[in-house]
Amino acid sequence: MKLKLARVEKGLSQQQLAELVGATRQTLGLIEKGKYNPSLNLCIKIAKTLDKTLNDLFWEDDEN
Amino acid sequence: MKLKLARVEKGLSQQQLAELVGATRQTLGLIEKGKYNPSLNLCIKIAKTLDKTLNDLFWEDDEN
DNA sequence: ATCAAATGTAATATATATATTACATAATGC
DNA sequence: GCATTATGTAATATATATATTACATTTGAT
Repeated sequence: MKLKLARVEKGLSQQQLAELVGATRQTLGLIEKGKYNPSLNLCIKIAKTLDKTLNDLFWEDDEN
Repeated sequence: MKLKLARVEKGLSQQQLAELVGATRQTLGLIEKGKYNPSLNLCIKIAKTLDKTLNDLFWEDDEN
């Protein structure tokens, strides 16, 4: 998943990113694993914190 | 909001778009009004149905 | 091999997105 | 004018994202 790559590129742990976006480590971990369906606001906070856009992290060009 | 513009450009009512994405008219109406925080999956379905991307509909370049 | 940090994961609780039903108003065509 | 379609909105119910707490496993450095 692109999220994990962007996070480690920034040198952040799940814990650190979670704190920066106001979520928990567990939530971040599950989102990275694709195990849940985060809210738009959380996606936006994550993207801004990692200096990415929604499309960068959460959009797949291919599939239909 | 950009969502409403994209929807009317496609000639769809809230009801029609809601059916296409598997949601209700009320949900679509509230999202258009910015009154709730939709899930990523719903945002993706909406974007694909309207031939747009996440950034097109849900990303603001400015703010910070 | 040991220690600490990072991550996985499970149980339960809480907040909130979303559905359902219903009624009201606005807009548009006839 | 009337009928119909689109939209706003409220009450309640349900599903699920997210938090909390806790313990296990992995990874990396020393």
